[in-house]
Amino acid sequence: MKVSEMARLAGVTAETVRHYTREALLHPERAPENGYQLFGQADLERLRFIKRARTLGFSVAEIRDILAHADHGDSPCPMVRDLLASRLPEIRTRIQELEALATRMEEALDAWTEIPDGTPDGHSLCRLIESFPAPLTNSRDGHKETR
Amino acid sequence: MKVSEMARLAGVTAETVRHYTREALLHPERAPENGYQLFGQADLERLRFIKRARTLGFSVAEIRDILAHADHGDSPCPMVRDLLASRLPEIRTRIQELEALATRMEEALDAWTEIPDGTPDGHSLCRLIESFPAPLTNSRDGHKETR
DNA sequence: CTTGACCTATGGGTTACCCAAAGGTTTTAG
DNA sequence: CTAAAACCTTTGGGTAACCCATAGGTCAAG
Repeated sequence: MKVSEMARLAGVTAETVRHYTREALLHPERAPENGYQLFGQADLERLRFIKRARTLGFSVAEIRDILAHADHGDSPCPMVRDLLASRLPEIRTRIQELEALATRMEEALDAWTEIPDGTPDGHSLCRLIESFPAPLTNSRDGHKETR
Repeated sequence: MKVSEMARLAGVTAETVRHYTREALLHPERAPENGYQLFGQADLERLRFIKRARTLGFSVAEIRDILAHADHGDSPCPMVRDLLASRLPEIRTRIQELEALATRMEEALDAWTEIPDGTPDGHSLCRLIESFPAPLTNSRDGHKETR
């Protein structure tokens, strides 16, 4: 099958399939005639695996490593477990941050009824943002969240 | 004050201050002698405002618009309220997704005790990922989440 | 045989910064 | 006073995971 069919069957875009191929997660054959990428059933399952792994929070680079191990005959399971275990607290932290964010936003919207709209006192930009506590320490995290 | 002092007082990096200046969120004076950027107290408050707004989930572009309105004498409050109201459900959705993700990861780690580690049956890449339900529909969102 | 639907590769855009390099300035210590 | 440390400048490239536009080749159908 060709790129678009792969994409359709796995529920991703054709561009994503090409992207994964460029990133060496997929290794399609090439039709010698026209240079088209040709995928088999195994590739489709591989793509579905990739999609599940992405949903689980793995980066493309990590999945490439996992697949490389598996292709090499090694069990990637210990690696996967370690990655899972190290990601989990980060995700929990991220959830906490987002919940705090949502709460702050809701408080802001609720408080709006008490503050009239057209109160541009020239210097005060927007009370509703200004009244939020400034985060005193800036939590730099040195790690990127996916998606 | 110069860049580094601004950054220190607001709790961001000097690079971030330069970034905001490049993005026209800050408009420092220039010392004609050496070309250094000079910020005043108002700039510091502006930077703190930016930081709070970022924490609230606004993008740099949005904050630029908000500040432009305010600089123009308009009240940015209605704009801020609308942005807040439209972001909120997205954030709630994102929280749901992350919680589902965390739950799946915990299930995976729990289930591990029942699946022996070294079971590379050649074709099955990693049971723990493969056994996860494939997301049937791919929810393309057309909107980027910050951070 | 000409659409229209598909394929290819290349290169640029997105977001919010971070980092390195090369070179000028200012402060500080000896 | 001077040399080194510490800061400043701009430029340009990198990050993650794609998306999109362009230009041009290919293929199935009417």
